[in-house]
Amino acid sequence: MNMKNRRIAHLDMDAFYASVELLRYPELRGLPVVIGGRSVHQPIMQQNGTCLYAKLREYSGRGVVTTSTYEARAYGIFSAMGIMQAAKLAPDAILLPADFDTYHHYSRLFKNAVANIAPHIEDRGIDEIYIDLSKHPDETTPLALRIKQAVHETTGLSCSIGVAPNKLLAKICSDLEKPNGLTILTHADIPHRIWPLPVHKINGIGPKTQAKLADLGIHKIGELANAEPGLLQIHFGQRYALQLHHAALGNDNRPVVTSSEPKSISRETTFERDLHARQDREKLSAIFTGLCTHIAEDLHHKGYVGRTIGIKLRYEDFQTVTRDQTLCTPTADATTIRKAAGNCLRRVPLEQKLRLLGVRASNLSRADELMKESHLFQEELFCSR
DNA sequence: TCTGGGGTCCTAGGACCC
DNA sequence: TCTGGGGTCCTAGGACCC
Repeated sequence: MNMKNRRIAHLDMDAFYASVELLRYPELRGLPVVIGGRSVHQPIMQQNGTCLYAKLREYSGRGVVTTSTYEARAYGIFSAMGIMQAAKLAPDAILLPADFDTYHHYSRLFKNAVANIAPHIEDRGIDEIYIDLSKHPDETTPLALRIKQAVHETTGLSCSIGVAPNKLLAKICSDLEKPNGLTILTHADIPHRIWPLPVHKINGIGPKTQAKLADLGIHKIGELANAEPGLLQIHFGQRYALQLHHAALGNDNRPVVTSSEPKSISRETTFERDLHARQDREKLSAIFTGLCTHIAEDLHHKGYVGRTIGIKLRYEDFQTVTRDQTLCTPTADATTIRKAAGNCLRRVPLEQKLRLLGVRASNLSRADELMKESHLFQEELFCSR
């Protein structure tokens, strides 16, 4: 495939979780609504048939905003913001708890709808996909409109699509005319449509890189495109500097990857209040064992075994540490995971209170394929554990 | 009253082997 | 006997994404 002639679409559902909730509670349409929080704040059905919704001002605790409607975003409320902070901006905004089972259901619906039209799809999480349209016989604009329509008919939800010669540009341009947008971009459009944008619009440039670039006087993608390659190399290393420069020029030859295997499976929890390894020993121990049991269930359910077991701790000052241990034999067994995770826990300082505890299995292999591999027998002979 | 949960990828140092 | 080079695996941390 000639890289120059690719047609890559990025499809992003508009305010996905919030929009799914509006299907369920249509009377909330047009209001600032926030999805998130940890405690239960389900709407309560009243005698007269109307719903009583929780408001941001009534919330207390450690939750963050998962998504918000565009009306809530107008107040400056965005994903990952603390709910308490959001409550200051819009105390009367409606707060709904996240319902991931339902979101996953709608995720499957919209992906199936797209696949019926254009099956070359890369999954990028619950609410977005890349689609390689290069070999599709239809013209780009009618094709993209057909996809949008199919998504809407199947789910009742709107999405935004960007079509460009590569994934990087497609991702940027799906965001340009949100919500319910369709943006088609060619290389010729890069100077006037891409270069004026701030550098963080490039997927992979986060807050840290953005700040470092700002220190160098680089704020816009066009400035990054014109930056002295030597200057970038000094501050970002050879590899990353080159990547940044290529991205700013709109070059990207990554393929659309239609299938992949998971690399790790993890569970973690932030406590309602900070806990201490000694004073709250029993409580912590129960949570720890629960996490290990969850991991074992997840592994069984998905058909994987993990050879590396790790833990993650977050102290009250938000410092985060990890420890891991690689076993001789991969496992999906709760007791084995608990034992390995316990070993990891012993290698970490526990003077400070904890706010988060997590367990991870990585180094995964498929449980069924593992059965066939006899050489693991031999390894066991040489391993002490 | 800051800061969730589930992931991926990259870097870098040390152990160990040939 | 003062010092190589390549390769793999393991571990820890950090940036980033949805």
